[in-house]
Amino acid sequence: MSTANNSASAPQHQPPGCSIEAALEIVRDRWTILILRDAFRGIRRFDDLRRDLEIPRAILADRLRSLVESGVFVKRQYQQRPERFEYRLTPMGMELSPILVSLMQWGDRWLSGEEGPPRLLVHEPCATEIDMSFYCWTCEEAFSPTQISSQPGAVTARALHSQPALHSQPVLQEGDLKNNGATES
Amino acid sequence: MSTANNSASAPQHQPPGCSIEAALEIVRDRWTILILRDAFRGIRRFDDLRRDLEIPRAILADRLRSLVESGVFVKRQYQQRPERFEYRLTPMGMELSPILVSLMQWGDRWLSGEEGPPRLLVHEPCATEIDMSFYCWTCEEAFSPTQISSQPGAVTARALHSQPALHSQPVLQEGDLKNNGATES
DNA sequence: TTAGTTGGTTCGCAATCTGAACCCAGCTAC
DNA sequence: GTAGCTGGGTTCAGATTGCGAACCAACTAA
Repeated sequence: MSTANNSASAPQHQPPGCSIEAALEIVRDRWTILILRDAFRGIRRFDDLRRDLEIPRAILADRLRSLVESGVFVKRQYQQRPERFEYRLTPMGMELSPILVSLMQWGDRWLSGEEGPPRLLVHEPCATEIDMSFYCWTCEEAFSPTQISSQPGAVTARALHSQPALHSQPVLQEGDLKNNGATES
Repeated sequence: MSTANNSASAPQHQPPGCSIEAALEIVRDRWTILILRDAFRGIRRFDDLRRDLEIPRAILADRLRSLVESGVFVKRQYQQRPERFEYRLTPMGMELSPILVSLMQWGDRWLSGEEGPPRLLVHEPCATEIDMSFYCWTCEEAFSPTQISSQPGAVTARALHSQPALHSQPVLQEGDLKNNGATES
């Protein structure tokens, strides 16, 4: 505030592109995410998913169909004669793991009881706990979400001057905020 | 694996604890996530959110109420006389950022058109693009989701032997998979 | 022949979402 | 002093979606 615009009421409704919105059209709801979680655990078959999640059959069929359609799963026949299928993560699907991991870690940190997190994720070779904090390969250091800023993106201009915007804002402290709000104009 | 069980149908329905499920009870749906996205962009007021998201008032009121209840937002009066309120992220809420960032990055990578991602997130001090891949502080290297494994967690046992399970599985390659399926028993 | 397995679809009822209308307090302009 | 706006809601009827239970189809095993 203080100065000019920064009205906080963005004029556009980002019609061409908010990647979060785009991703949410595929990662639709709770069930979809739980199906993905199970997929990462190696559960691949309709009935196993149904049993494990206690999900209504119609919903499961629908979600699997739409995940296949969007390229997150491939449906593969694993047996003929009684035709049987399984659903496997594609590379596109595999790369959803940071989303699941960050959900899990947030749940661990803020929602797990006194006994601590139910499960730990570790780097397999060395068994070190996974840390999802942000890491900068230029500065060679980890940093917090308050140090994130956003650039117009798209096409060329990569490592140009960062135009503070969109994300960020150390809302943690009361009134004072770096004010990255002034997005456009 | 290979040997006995590996039934892929987990006996329990993790009643005490899957942190992903726990997190999903708070991060309920698409609208909640979009509200959070806007919060990170600095939009804090009912009407600004409503306008920006074009969200039905009743839904917005409900989601804000539940986010306050769960501790993600605080409701603060920013003006008396006409009493007016705003919703601010708590530290708990701020730490949801990795979830949003990973959604955004996945969307950028897999869903953005030819023109590339609509916006880039950068490390503010140096303007380097953010990389959410996993980093191990012991091995001092980045690693892929296929190298994630999970341990029983809870309480004590930290850096013990990693018991492959839950997460992971290089589903990327066809038939052969390390098969970490055998979770419990 | 009967039962069981796997992967679904169909159906009717319940819960949820949605847009539009309404409410209220306190301005502000006329 | 009243009409109209703003901010932050609530209420309501109708559409959409979720849900459990039942059913189906193709096969196998006893």
